[in-house]
Amino acid sequence: MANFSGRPAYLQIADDLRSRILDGALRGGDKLPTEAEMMADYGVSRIVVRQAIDVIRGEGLVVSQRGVGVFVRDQQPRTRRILGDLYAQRATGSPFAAAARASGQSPEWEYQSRQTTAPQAIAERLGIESGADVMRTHYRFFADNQPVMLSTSYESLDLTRGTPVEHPEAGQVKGVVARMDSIGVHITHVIEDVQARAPRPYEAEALQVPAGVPVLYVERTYFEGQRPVETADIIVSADRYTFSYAVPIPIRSTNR
Amino acid sequence: MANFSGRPAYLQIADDLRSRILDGALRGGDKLPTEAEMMADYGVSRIVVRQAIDVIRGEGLVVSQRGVGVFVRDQQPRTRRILGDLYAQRATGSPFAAAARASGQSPEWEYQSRQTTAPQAIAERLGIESGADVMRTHYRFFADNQPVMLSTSYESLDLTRGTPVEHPEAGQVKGVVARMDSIGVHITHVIEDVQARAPRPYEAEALQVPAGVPVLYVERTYFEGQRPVETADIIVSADRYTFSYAVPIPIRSTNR
DNA sequence: ATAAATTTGTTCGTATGTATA
DNA sequence: CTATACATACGAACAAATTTA
Repeated sequence: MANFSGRPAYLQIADDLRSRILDGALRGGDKLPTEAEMMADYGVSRIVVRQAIDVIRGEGLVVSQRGVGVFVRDQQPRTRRILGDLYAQRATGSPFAAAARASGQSPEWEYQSRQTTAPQAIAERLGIESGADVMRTHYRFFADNQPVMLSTSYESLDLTRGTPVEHPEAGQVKGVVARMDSIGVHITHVIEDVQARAPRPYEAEALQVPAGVPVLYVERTYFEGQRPVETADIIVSADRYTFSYAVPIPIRSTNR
Repeated sequence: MANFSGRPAYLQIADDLRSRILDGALRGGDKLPTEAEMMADYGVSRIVVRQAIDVIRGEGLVVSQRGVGVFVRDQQPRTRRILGDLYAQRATGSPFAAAARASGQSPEWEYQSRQTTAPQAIAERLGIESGADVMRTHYRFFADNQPVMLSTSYESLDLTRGTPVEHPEAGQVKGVVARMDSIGVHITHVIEDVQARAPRPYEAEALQVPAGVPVLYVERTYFEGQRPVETADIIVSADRYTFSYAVPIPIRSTNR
């Protein structure tokens, strides 16, 4: 490969492939040239071609299939999970199920509850002492039989002990808001802290996150006034979800 | 390296390094063994060691410095950008500046406005005809003289033409809510669609996103009732920001 | 149903370049 | 200036998965 600039060959090839993808010359599902073809086209060794592919795979633009080829990833439609639906009645189901059904998927889930003690970070979020008793529930959510969301929920047992909802999801299935309503705890608002990062290996495995795709990581806490009621960590593959928030803007009382 | 399982050597080494980092045996800022040391330690060739490092660098766990070594990335505190601050007065400044100041940073920004026509996607978000006149403004936001947020904002010129706020940010600096207030458009709510993905090269360059770190990508639209008023694309490095949303839960009127 | 060809994945060796201490 | 350490790049071989003959 004629190397006029000082830029490494593998980056120039990555640039070329990337622009062909982003410009639309290569579309979702299209097959890239084979490594052998690119070696000839660009006049470089195999290691350079593979490094170039590594780069754009790390950007989530292509996926490799051993024995077959490298393909442009096509944008699947994202499930839109909406919080703060305007004009909505009080939520009675889980936000997950609503989002899945709105996307024409059939939602299902597994869960596993266990009483344990609150780690430092969770205790702070729930406003309780570190080490206090909590109910921890791991959820795995499925859409069309594919796992799409992982969640770990914590509730202080001071709140639910001895009530019909001490064990989440026991009996009928409803969301946190409705469950808490049923024991006289009336949730007023929810705070979600949204972050993104590369998946941990078990997350990539569990959620089938393709290489180069990050996860959305959400810390959610439900409140009754100033008092935290439930908190959860939520993880989804970023190429499957859009998290949508509708937030009211308060009306200014004075016109300074 | 003794390879009992069928798992490739570079993945086993990556697993080992990853667990040493996540377990805390290697902490932020610590230097990994050199490639030569790892070749001896694990009994593999250099290419295997480098592939292992490539893996954990792609996960955002380490950064390489040529001529120096490979170091564990340390978690810098994230700026928390809050939307829906409860008990807040009507916003008069930009959410960006508020978040920066709350983190003890000094916010600044550059912008460039230009009249253009609405592309398809923007027209849909603004509820106008594709090709209609819009004012487009590119922003680059800085905290402590480092670029930390990119934004592209669109407003329909049908709304602002001939008003004092036709050019965003001309004159005094205030947020969209206050600007629109001043021409009698009273924003009622904002919708933010949050996604994450690997950065484009120019984004990684502009925002100094380290390898293995995704970006948060937000489509924000301000509304006056049902009518969209302004929409913007917002991009930040995911290792610098937490986006926080406080969403009220409506009170159920009927107890079915 | 088998064998051969194709294609990507893993791993070795070697050499040279570039940035830092 | 020299040694160290990571970056780029050549060639070669075999493995594993898939497709084709």
